[in-house]
Amino acid sequence: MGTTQLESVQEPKYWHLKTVLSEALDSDFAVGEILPNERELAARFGVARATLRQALEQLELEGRLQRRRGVGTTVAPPRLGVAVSTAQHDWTDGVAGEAWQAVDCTTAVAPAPVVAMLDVESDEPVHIVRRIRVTQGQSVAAELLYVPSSSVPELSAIEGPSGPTRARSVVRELHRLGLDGQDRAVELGSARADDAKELDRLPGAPVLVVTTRYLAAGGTAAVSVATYRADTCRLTFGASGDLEISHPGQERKAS
Amino acid sequence: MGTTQLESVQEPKYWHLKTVLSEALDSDFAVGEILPNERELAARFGVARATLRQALEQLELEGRLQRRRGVGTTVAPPRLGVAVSTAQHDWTDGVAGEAWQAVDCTTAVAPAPVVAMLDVESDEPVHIVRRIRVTQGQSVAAELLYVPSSSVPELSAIEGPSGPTRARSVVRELHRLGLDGQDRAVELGSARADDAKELDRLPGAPVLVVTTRYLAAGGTAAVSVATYRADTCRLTFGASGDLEISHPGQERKAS
DNA sequence: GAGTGGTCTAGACCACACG
DNA sequence: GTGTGGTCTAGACCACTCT
Repeated sequence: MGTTQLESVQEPKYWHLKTVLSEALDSDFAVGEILPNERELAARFGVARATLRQALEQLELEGRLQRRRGVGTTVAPPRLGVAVSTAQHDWTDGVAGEAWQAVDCTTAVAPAPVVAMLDVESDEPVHIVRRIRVTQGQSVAAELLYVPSSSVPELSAIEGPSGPTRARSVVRELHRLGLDGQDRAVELGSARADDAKELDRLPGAPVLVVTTRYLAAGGTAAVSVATYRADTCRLTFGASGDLEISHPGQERKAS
Repeated sequence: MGTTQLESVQEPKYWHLKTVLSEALDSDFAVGEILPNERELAARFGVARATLRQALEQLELEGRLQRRRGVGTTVAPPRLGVAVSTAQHDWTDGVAGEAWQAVDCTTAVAPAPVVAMLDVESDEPVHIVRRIRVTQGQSVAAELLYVPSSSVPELSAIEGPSGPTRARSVVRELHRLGLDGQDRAVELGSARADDAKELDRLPGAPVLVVTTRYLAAGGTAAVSVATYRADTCRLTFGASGDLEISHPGQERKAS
């Protein structure tokens, strides 16, 4: 073997590119600043646009960049810390603030995985409440809350079968029930078309799916499937407050 | 405008492809079964290989597929439920079982974000313990545990400054300290080269990064940064056991 | 060596935002 | 209209695994 390996383990171009760009972001750019467009960046680094895009995609996945069609690529602010396990999970509803905002309510059969967690027959319709979570002015999560009729027996039938008014009623009744606890699971997913629209992202965007099972009186009172924007959110759990774990310095240093 | 829009809102090909493939996976394939190779699939659907790959990437992200270079694409089993908030976070160490496995220990300065959470000077070296989490025979997570010297004052200096023996010592001392509680945060990231190797994935693979701050005596006793394979793991929190929230049927039905 | 997925190229056209 | 990112193509070559 006469050839000494000059580059012992040649890493992919896009990976190296990502590293270079990441360092440039740290040193030469402020939050909110817009980068040169993809065609120019590709030319500048001497790679095909597709390769450059592969690097940008990684950085966006890591929450370093934000890309918007027709606009450009900007340096993203540090991820928002979003509390997920605050004692009562915020049953309060409000147009502003840190709470969930009930949007709509329909009645339909839940999808199979949800039915498996609820104590209902597979063909029994349940209330499906749609909620949005807005934190610091940004839509960070879209939720579908599945509530069997049996969990909200007092629900008045006067209000129509759908709409935000009924949505709030269902949530209120569920809260009134008193909950014993909850199980949670977090996994990676991609935004469905409807969620993507609420979150102002393209379909397929990476999201953190938080599945919560609310327990009451020894059974499952409701199931929530909430999808959080994975690019902009950091889900926080535990006793301490929202901003306890946060990156140092540079809190919005864009001029 | 004479042209009636036949396809009102034409969705991207890769998105439609993903849907078609997803349904095919549900109906025509068993867990573990291998799919036709990418070139054939692309030809079969009449798209370029890159487009087909975009669909496969999405499905892999969602945990439906598993791809291995040189081998092929297989149907993935349902995601593994991995408990993250069991009372003591498993300080037990074992080669087998559901626990963390201490691999190594070095002493170095922690990266800036970690330093910000620890109560140490920015240039003060800390113990860095490397651990692997193996669940049901699979490596699901790689962790770096940062422990300031002040948190483990009883640590004997006899053992060398690195190696698995010292790693276990640090963990044992930390456990002996008694912990008051912990803060956690979950976010999306991409695997660094070293983590990727431990997790048997390529660098850049999507991971769930769990940052935990261990509290003791009013301060931060240690910080853990654990990266879980996002494709195969579902992180579970809460009182109930590991497998409480799980998809119905088909637990390993591959013949 | 044969076959697989992973990387990369150099184009083209499309959908969207903004002035 | 102009400029941006998003989608798509038809190739090529590389790294890896298995036999």
